[in-house]
Amino acid sequence: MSQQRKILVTSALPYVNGSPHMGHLVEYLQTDIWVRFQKLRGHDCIYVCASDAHGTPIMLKAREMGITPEALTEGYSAEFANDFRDFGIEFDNYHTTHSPENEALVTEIFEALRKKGDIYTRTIEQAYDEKERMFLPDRFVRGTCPFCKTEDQYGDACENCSKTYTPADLIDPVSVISGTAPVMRESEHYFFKLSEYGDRLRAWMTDATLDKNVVAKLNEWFDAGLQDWDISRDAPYFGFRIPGTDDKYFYVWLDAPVGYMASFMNLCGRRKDLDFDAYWRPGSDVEVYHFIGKDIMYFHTLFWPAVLGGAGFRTPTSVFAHGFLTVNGQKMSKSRGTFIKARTYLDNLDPSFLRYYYAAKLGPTIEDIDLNLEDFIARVNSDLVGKLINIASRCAGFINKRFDGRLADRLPDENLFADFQGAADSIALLYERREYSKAMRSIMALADKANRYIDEHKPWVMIKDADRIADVQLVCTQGLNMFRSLIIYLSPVIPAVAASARRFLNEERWQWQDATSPLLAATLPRFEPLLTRVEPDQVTRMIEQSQESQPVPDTTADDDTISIDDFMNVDLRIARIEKAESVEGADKLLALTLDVGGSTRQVFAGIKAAYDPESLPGRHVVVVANLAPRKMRFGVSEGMVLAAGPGGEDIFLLSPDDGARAGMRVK
RNA sequence: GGUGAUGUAGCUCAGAUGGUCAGAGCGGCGGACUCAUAACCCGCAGGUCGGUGGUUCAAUUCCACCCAUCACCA
Repeated sequence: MSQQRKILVTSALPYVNGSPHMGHLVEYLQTDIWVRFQKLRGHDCIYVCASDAHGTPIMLKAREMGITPEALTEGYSAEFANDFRDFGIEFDNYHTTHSPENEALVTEIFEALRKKGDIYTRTIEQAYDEKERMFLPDRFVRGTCPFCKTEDQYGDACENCSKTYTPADLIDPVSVISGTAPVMRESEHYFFKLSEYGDRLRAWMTDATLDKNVVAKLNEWFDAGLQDWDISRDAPYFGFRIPGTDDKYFYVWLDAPVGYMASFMNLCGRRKDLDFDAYWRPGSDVEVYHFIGKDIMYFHTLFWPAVLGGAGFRTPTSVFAHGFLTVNGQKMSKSRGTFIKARTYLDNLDPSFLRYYYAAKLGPTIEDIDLNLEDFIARVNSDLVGKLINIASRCAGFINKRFDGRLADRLPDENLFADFQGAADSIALLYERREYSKAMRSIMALADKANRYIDEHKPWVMIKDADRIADVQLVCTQGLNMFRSLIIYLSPVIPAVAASARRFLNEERWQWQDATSPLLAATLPRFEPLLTRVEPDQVTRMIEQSQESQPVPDTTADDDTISIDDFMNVDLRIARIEKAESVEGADKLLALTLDVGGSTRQVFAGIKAAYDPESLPGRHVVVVANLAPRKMRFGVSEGMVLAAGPGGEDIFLLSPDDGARAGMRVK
């Protein structure tokens, strides 16, 4: 192997205003596989990431929920960290952009750019919400498209005719926050002189050996001409305040990529062998790679290298962009149940399956990949269990039972094993180039070869012939060694399965090159199944649990108990009844208007026979807050009020003790 | 609207500077086997390579236009 490389790898920072889902995982699994591969090859590879915690959407969501942005982002960050861990994504550090390291670095970069003359201010006009007293990003203004007249479109582009414009062009614009009409107001913004970085960016683009699609996109932007970049936002904003101002903040996209550096700096605080400057200053001998989605290429291939270079830092070695995830050929959809959260997957399926499936479909390009659930079941069962694990399973029995777990001291077919050894370099090259789908294909072709070998030598026939019993040990030793090489090649993709296999083979640790030298004369423990097949039911259940418009299916049929997680899926809240009125035409229903802490919603409850509407306002009840809204003849019911009793006049609403307030979670 | 990418057997995907380039895996069908997590092995697939024109002796592979899907437009 060539000499040891020093590599720093990042995945894009997840924006923590929601839970991680299957789409997120494409990127983190792609990156994790690459990092694990580099480590297996003996390289010094560090993988850092962080939560992207700033910006308007997070600020507003926190406000809506009545909590601080810090609390909001910490909650989601914990979810991301847990889900990443459970999918076997192994960061060397996971940090946040809302950190002292990041603030220090952003400030340093800003000051360096300003000193250099790359920062200036200019007054711009922007939509302003007078009621909320804040400037509105384009996405927070909606109105009628000035071109095709479609109503309720975003302030930057029309979803119907896909023309672009500014919020000022909209007919009857409305702030999505207050519902009032925004006005145009002037504000002073800070700009970064990106326009002066064209030559340096073109040079960087050549050095970085980017994917041809990325280059095409970059050229498109160069041809259009680089515009200076607006890097400030006005208060109120959740982010870092610009030094020397009272009400100006750094735009989230300025501080987000700096979060890569901040996370690494934070790691340096724990790992004294790491020197921040050796990684991030010009002349560094470290390779730095950013894995990103194709939607954020702009920020990583233009702004980011320019900002780094301008502020006196090294630029990334390269940027690797991937495509998006579709499920069953379509965009993920909550109503179809294909908007699958990472946690929902984990509740039903083994993460190794998804890791393998994504690897089997991923290449180095920005093409989208499809998670086809039928294909998923067939693929992982056939490849992983039927072909790969099966090799070990069919050989291990003989070795365990007939040879006391003892492998032979030689291979009967060195030539065949040479095929497996010889594949090491080509498979490694495929991993290096992120050609995972091709790597998986060549590994599975070898697995077919191994199964064919066992089929041809028929150990189950030989075992009945006293003269040929020794040959059975040889054939199975050959088989298990072929399995061993393959599982080493696959270990970046399915590390958990590989670890079990390694324990079965009684070895301490593996490096890539171990795949090329056979394991002989070793004693093995009893073989245990390394992976069990996916049952279609598991996938069905996962979809059902992801389907928002459907009630959660009754799983008590096969199991009387539920897990704490199942229970926590039910969002029970204290609600205060604001209003209760009879529903015309319905003899059992009352229409309740509930305050669930900051927001109100309408719920229909079948309690008319037991309660007088006049007596209800003011009292507190318990409501299922995350029940999918249900359209009824009289309107939409957005939840369910809990009550006990058989019905009719015998219905008893649940009430909390004094002190409970609307919006409190019940658990 | 502009720009880029994608569109190949039921499904997921390979493929070539234009001429054995019409392929693999899965599914399906037939057979064999019984060591193995009903796994594995052998055989069978006739899909106008999104559509329409054009260039050429020859195009799925080049060009133009059109349609569909995805992304970006700071």
